[in-house]
Amino acid sequence: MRKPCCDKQGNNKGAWSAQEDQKLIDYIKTHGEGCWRSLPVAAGLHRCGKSCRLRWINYLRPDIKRGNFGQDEEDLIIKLHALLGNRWSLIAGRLPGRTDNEVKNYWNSHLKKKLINMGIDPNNHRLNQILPRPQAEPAPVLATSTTTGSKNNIVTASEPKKSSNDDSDRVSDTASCLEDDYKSLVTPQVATSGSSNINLDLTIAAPASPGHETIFGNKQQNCNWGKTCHVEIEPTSLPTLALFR
DNA sequence: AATGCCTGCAACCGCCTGTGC
DNA sequence: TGCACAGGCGGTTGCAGGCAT
Repeated sequence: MRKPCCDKQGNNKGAWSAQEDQKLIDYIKTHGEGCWRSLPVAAGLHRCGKSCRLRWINYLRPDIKRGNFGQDEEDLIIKLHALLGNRWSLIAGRLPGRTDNEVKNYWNSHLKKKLINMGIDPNNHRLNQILPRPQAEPAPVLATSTTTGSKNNIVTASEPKKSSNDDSDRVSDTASCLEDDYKSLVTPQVATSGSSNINLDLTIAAPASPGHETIFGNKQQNCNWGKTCHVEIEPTSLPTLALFR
C-alpha cells in the first residue's frame, strides 16, 4: 500500500487564501524553492508540499504571464502538441511565462474545440475524414459525457479509451509524419511564430547524440524524454497535418 | 428574478522518475 | 542492487461565475 504523499490530517485543501499565498511567497523569497515537503511546516502553512509547489509554480511565480494566449502562442501549442502529444510541461517550456497547467487547460477548453470546429481531430491533428452519419452509428462525435455530465470531455469515434500505461498515446502518431514541421520548429527562421519571445529551441526534445535516432520511424525508438516510445506509421496512408500545410 | 446548465480554471490525485543511501 | 523519499507530470475533479431559459 502506497503511503500518501503527505499527512492529510489537519491540512487545508481547496482554494488558497491571500494569507497563505503571502506566507508562501515570503518563504520562497527568503529561502528559495525546494524541499517542498518540509516547506509547509517551515512556512507555517497547513498544506502539503505538493500543494505548495503547485500553487507557486502555477500561480505565484513572479515570471508567470497571465492573460489570454496570443495567436502565435496558440499556433505554437498546436504544433508542439502535434509533435509531442500531451507533454504539457515540454510544451509549456517553449512558452515563456506559461505553465503546463495553463497550457493544458487552454488546450482542453479552447484549442481542442477550435480544431474540432475546423474538422481536425485534436488527437492526431489529421483532418476528420469520417463524418458522423445521422443514424447509422451511436453518436460518433461530440458525445458529451461522463459522470459529471458537464465537462468538456469530447469523445470521438476515433478516440479509443487510452491506457495510461500505453506510452504510444503520449506521442501523437502524427509525430511520425512531422519531420518537416519539426524542422520548421527547430529552425527559428522558418517558424511561423512572429514572437521573438518564444523559444523554439527543441534541443531538449531532440538531442543530437550519436545513439539518437530520429523519432520519425516505424518501430520502437529511444525517445529523448527518457522513455521508450512506439511510433507507428501507417504504411498505406501517411497522414497529413492540415494545419501545417 | 430565479433556476439550471455550461465553461474555464485552480487544485487535487496518483503514478512515474531521479537520487541518495 | 534494492529501497525510500522527494519532486515532477499528466489526468481528473470540483467550484465559481457567466449565460440561457
